[in-house]
Amino acid sequence: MSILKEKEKLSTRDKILETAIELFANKGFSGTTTKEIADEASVNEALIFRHFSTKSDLYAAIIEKKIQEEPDMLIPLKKFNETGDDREVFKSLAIRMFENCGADTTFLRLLHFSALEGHELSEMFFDTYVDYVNKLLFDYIQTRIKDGAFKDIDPLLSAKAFIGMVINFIIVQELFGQKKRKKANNNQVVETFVTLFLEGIKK
Amino acid sequence: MSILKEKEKLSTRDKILETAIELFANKGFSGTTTKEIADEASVNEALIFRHFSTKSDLYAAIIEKKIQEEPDMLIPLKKFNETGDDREVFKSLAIRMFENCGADTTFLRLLHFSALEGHELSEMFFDTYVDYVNKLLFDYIQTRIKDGAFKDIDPLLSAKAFIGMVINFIIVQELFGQKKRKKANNNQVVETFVTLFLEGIKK
DNA sequence: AATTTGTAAGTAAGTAATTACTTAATATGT
DNA sequence: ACATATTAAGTAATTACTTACTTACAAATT
Repeated sequence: MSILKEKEKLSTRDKILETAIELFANKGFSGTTTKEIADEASVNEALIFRHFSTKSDLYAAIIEKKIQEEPDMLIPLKKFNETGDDREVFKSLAIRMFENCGADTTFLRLLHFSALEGHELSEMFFDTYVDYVNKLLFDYIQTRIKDGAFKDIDPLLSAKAFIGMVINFIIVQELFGQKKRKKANNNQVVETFVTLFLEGIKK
Repeated sequence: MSILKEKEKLSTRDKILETAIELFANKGFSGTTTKEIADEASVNEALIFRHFSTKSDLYAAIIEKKIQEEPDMLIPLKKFNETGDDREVFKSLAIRMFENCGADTTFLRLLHFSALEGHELSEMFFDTYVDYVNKLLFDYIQTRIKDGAFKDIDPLLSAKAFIGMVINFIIVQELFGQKKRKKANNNQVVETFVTLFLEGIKK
């Protein structure tokens, strides 16, 4: 039942943080109580308030942690400008999205809760991450248009179109996904989406 | 400040329902208190429990109401099988999605909260609505493949690809959308998405 | 070496406010 | 006169957060 197997090795502060991340991701900010966090982390409730002066402060610390963790998701994307194989570029982007969001729903749920509950995680995520990926794809598409390889289409909108069809598939599967529904073969999904998109944008 | 201008004309039960919909959509189930609903609806809190025996029952009533309201979105889609103009079919579908989700975020927020908080609205919505739209598009695409007009591509995946790029655009704009961000010209978005998709799927 | 001091970790028991929900009495309309 | 609508005032449980106290352990002072 315990969320964290290695909990004993962590500092009290980290035990609280890790447990709070799980609980906030599962039940949202107002759906999670500090007593719940304390019990699940096997820590006295008062210790939460020794480390984080309010429940909101704890949430803010989580946001900071998550925002700092995410940028390394970006590093592998930088090879965009190096390779010339369009199919490989879009495939690797889609696969990475499946790997990062599909493997662990925690961040996806945290992000959606924060958007709905009006915390700042989603805003910061869009500012530091989504915009950056959009820009990367935008630049790539724009370059390929100038190369004469792609049609003269709006580069930002087409970037959003590709990301949208992949991300929405993942969200439906992971966030709204009923267990009953048969899970699709992700490789085939990626192949189909990339083919569809490239056939649409290539000259 | 009052959410409902015509509140006075409604029955007590409807006042409670309408106000609860707004509040649950804005703050989620556990983020909304029954006292808050009562105050906002200008109704004594005890009346909530005369009409709905628990807070969860009130939520269930909302779900039922919302599920019953939505299907009229589907009617205009039925002309799918009648028209032969591919561009018009996908354009009208996209425009309808923009109109229904973009105009009023309430349902979109309610749906996302229900998915995250584990209520049954999102499940019912997928069962009665999303699956149906998917099926409609699936049938249309399959027919057009048999016509020899579309490539021999997975009809369900391509249906989800089109819906995904439109829906994700709307969700980013409406749910995660910061006010600061410039709102796109929806007509141009639809045109670009439809062109991209059709160029990709047409033989 | 022995003792004091300082600091962080930990806890049990509490706080006032708020929660979903109830009760019992009163007002209202037919 | 009778049922229904509405209310004020409650309930016990839970909420985020505090208080006052104890333990642990290492550095500083004697």
